[in-house]
Order: sequence, then C-alpha cells, then structure tokens
Amino acid sequence: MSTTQSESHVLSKSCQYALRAVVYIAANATPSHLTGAQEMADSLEIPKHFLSKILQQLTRNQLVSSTKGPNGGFYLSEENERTTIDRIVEIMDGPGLFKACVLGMPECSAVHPCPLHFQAVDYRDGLYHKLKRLTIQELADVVHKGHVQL
Amino acid sequence: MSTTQSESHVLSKSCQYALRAVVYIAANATPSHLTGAQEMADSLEIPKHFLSKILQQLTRNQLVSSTKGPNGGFYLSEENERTTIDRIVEIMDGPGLFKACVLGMPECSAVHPCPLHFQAVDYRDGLYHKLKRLTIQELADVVHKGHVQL
DNA sequence: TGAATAAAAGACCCTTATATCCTTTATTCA
DNA sequence: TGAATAAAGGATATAAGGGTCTTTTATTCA
Ligand code: FES
Ligand code: FES
Repeated sequence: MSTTQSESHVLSKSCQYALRAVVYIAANATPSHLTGAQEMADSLEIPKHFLSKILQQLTRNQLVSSTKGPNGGFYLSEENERTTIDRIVEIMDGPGLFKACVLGMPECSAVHPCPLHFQAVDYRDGLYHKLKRLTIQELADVVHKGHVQL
Repeated sequence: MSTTQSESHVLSKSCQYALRAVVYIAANATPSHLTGAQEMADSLEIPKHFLSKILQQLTRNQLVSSTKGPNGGFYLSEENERTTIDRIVEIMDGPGLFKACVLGMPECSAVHPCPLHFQAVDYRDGLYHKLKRLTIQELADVVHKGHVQL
C-alpha cells in the first residue's frame, strides 16, 4: 500500500542553484575578490562539482563572467547585473516552462483550454511577468539590505 | 557547448495523468457503463499500464471507486465527486508542493524569505486556494459544456 | 462450475536529473 | 620558466521518475 509520490517543483534544482549562485555572486564579488566555486559551494551548501557545471553553463551563455587561475573566479559585468531572472530560468529549464499547459496538453491557449487553464494561467503569467522585469542586481540589493536567506 | 536543460514542471506527469483521468471518469462514467482503464488510456493517450498504476493509487486513497470483473471499471461515488483538486495533487505529488520555497530553501515564510519569496508566494497561494475550492464535479461540468480539451 | 473479463499487485526496465571524479586549459606570481 | 591555482570540460555514477510486463484476485455469466 506504498503511495509513491513523485516530487514535483516549479524550478529544477539546477535552476534553483543557478539563481542562488548568481545572486550570491552579485552580492559578494568585488573586483579585488572574485567569488570562487568552492566558496560558493560551501556558503550555499551546494555540491561543488554540480555547482561548477551550472556555472559553466551560465558563463557559456554569458550570464556570468569568469577568469581562470589564481585569484580567479566568477563575477558579473555591468551587463550581467542587468540580466533579468527569466533569462536564467530559460537557460536552465528551457523556454516553455511559462508557456506549457499545467496538465501537459500539447496546446495552451484560451482557444483550446484544458479544464484547469483559467485557474492556472494567471498564476503562471503573473510570476513570469515579474521575473521578466526583475534583474539580478535588484535581487542582490535585497540581499544586501539583509532579511533574506540565501 | 551543449546546454542541457532539465525539464521542470509544476505538476508531475503522474499528477497530470491523474487529474485528466479523474475528470474523464467524472464526465463519462455512468452506472450502466463504468470507465475501463483501456478506454481511458486510448481516449486520453496515456500509456495504459502507467495509467493503471495511477488509478490504483487513487482508489487506494479513496479518491475514485472501482469494481473488478466483466463490466467492471472506475466510477466516482457522490463523495468522490465532491473531492477537491488539491487532494489529488496532494496524493500524487505530496503535500508541500504549495508550501515549498521556489528556490528550495528549507523554510518558506515571510519571516525567513528567500530573494524570490514575495514575487512568488502570492501567485502560488492564489493557485492553491483555487484548487482547494474546485471539485472534480465542477471540472467535469466544464467538460460537458464543451470547449475544453482533455 | 468454469471461462472470460477487468482491476490489483509486484517485478522489472529505460530515461532523465542529480551528483561525482578526473583531465585539460588558462592565469598568476615567485 | 615552472609551480600553484582555479575554471572548463568530459566521462561516469547514482537516484528518481516514467513506463512495461506478468501474475493474482475478484466478478460476471453462460
Ligand atoms: S491549456 Fe492547460 S493551462 Fe492552458
Ligand atoms: S522562502 Fe522562497 S518562496 Fe518563500
């Protein structure tokens, strides 16, 4: 009589880690002290090698910047700081997360709605539009002001 | 330079299938013709054996009713019809889906918010409260009136 | 009673997400 | 130059979700 529950989530773990890491970099990296993967892994309690993979993906897609070697690490260019959260989500979890039907139907629109479309769509779109306007820098500011956990 | 994207989702596939199946039963089962797993699998285009597993889980938890043998199948008792959607989601995906932090932090509250808490929480709660009040029967009615895909 | 039917149950496999390890490349500085 | 450092990259391992198959149990009805 074992009731197996598949753990579901809005954002994949990779995406959650990515967001926390980027905010961490924004809040902690300075020109004289870049943020290393090790430091981040320790501080955020994310498996180091997994974090590295994620950071690689983000740098490849130019959402964060990095330099190798001693005193190397990750940082954000001015342009990176203006990146909006939805871009990170899109890179990590793909586009379509905020487009897809909650019931997994092939189409999602008011013309071909599923039974839950009208209950779900405003929630989904609401969050999406907020993330579209929210920048890394803005999140980092919130962290600086304290009162949020990372 | 391959950018692997982990597919994420609000509801697990099992849960999506469960919801569609239950609504299908509500909309199609009659006392003289119960809904069989085969019929549902064909109509909803869900792998039959996988669907069976899911239906087993739902019947074990008394969210749907069933009888074996010829002319057997699934149906909803009056009580079943008054089940709210959130119960199904809870059985399939576990509680905590609507409680958990979007960034995966151990706590989620206004007292210990993550950087995205205030952007995400009202939408999350909004959907949750809708599903808490919405019954299977109400969804089935929408289907009967047409204009929704299943 | 027994053949047919359909759900219940359990064992098993495949794919994907998550996580770890090892090697290579770039950079610093003594 | 060369030793040390840290990211980049590739290969591999583990866990969970998704999916299939076979056997068992309950029910109907000829
Ligand atoms: S059709 Fe299902 S959410 Fe839009
Ligand atoms: S603490 Fe992250 S969503 Fe509430």
